[in-house]
Amino acid sequence: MLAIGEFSRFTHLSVRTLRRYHEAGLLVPAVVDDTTGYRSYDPQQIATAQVIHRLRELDVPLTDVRHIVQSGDPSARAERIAGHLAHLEAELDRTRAAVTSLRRLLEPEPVPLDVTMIAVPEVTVAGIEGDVDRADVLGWYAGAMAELDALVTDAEGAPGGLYDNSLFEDGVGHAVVYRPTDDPPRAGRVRPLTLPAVELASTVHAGSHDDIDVTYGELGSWVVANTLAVAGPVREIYHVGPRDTSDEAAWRTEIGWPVFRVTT
Amino acid sequence: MLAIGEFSRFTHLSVRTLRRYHEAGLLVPAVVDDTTGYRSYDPQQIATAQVIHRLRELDVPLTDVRHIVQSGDPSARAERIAGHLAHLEAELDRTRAAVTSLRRLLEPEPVPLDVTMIAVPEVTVAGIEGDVDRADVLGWYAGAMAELDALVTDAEGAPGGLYDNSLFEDGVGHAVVYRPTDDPPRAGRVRPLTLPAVELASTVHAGSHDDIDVTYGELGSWVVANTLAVAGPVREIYHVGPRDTSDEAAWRTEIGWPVFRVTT
DNA sequence: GCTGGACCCTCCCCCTGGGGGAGGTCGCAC
DNA sequence: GTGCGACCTCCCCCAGGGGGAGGGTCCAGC
Repeated sequence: MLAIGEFSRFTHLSVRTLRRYHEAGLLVPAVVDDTTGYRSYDPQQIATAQVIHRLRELDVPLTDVRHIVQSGDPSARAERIAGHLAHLEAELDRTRAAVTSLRRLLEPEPVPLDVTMIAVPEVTVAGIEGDVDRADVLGWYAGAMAELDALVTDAEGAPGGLYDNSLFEDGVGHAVVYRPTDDPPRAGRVRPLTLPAVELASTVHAGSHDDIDVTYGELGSWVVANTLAVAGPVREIYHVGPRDTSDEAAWRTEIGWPVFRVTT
Repeated sequence: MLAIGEFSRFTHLSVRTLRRYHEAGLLVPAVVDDTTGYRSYDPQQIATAQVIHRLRELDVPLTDVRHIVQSGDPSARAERIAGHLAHLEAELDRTRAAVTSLRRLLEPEPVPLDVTMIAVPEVTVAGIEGDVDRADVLGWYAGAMAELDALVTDAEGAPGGLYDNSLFEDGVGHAVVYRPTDDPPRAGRVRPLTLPAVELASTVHAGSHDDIDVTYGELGSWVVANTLAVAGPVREIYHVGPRDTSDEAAWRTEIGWPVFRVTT
């Protein structure tokens, strides 16, 4: 049996942290003295403590760590861990995107934005809609687009998407992904959808989506500078995307923000 | 001028967060109405807000973000950002190490540890000592070893280090790096040091240091299982290390924990 | 003019995963 | 017995937000 201090030495976890893990039910000492409250650990628990330490270094939340170390079944445990590693992978992508984006933001000579106003008529398309979380939007988009591609064989023109503003503000909101077609099917999640006529402030973002937020910001500046205001979900049209080429530099994404003139 | 809600739409920062950034002096609205307290933002501030957003995605602390966006000099700003990118790089290394280590911890059949007891006599060496932070220990080690290499030309045997237990417990502690030699110089930070005679529980860790903590844990288990207790700073001897080969798999690090028998 | 709803304000408490420190008890060697 | 280190609980602190209460402001429609 090991006192908490010794256990701390072997696991490289601070005494405080060990007490916290006990409290959280994460790593319960083998013996707790009823009268003194002294904690004693079994040397076998060192391995568990180290697993916990590693998972925490990977920023796995304590509750998830508890689930992992308490799941006796090794295969279930492996699955949970794989999930977190996937999450880590996504995090890495985010980091990469942030760096790309930051680099463009700090460019000494920003490329001037080419914005045009387009009046888009009402149109009926084959689409999938749903309420998604900002974190899941990429996965949701991929799944929805795959389903669309399978069911819409006579698509005319590039696919697109509509994203509610609340998706960006609150982190959750309504989203639509669609393909234009004369004869929208009604199968699976796919439905015929009517997109209303709007006036769009439209620009084209070139390259990977890592720094698309920068283009959004510039478009926003343009909209304000031209005494316009935003009125509805933003529209994206994927003229050239991952479905067309893996060369990210060749991607072309049209961003259209529905606007109306303010009379101030 | 934009109300906070509109500004939020363009920057993808929540209204709450914008207010917090105002409070923190990070992103002060262009105009604040005296009577109503309403915040108004200049469209030009969208770019700044986006830089902040990106930096936060890279987990740059708010105070550092403030320094970056407030430093007018672009080169000073670039330097600060470069520092944070280096930090990010280090973070990535930590993540990689944690994954490696986790994989070994979850191996179904752990490799049995080969531990031997060694009585080490007192020895005088050329060493550098200092109090270091756990986060800085790698950098400190590299610098100290470079200085040692420059000043100790007649070293006999592999270099080593001594690390205080408090380094692991409290995150800060005493550390020593040394090279054995008959004639220790006294120059720069290098001093002759006398390492006391100890009884070591010793094992050899093979491969990169990413998962060296696992070996530490196993050694700890062995020590306890053999009714021993730890008495002093741990010793490492770098038989084969980065100075010898860049093939991490070939590295050999001896870990020796000073122990004494407990009579329980 | 008045009213409703959207938008904005401040203030307070909550979360996670820790650290610092006070004040008291336990165990053991001298 | 006395000292000292290790241990205990309890409370406050940090960053960087979110949730929600309670109340003021703006503007369009009637």
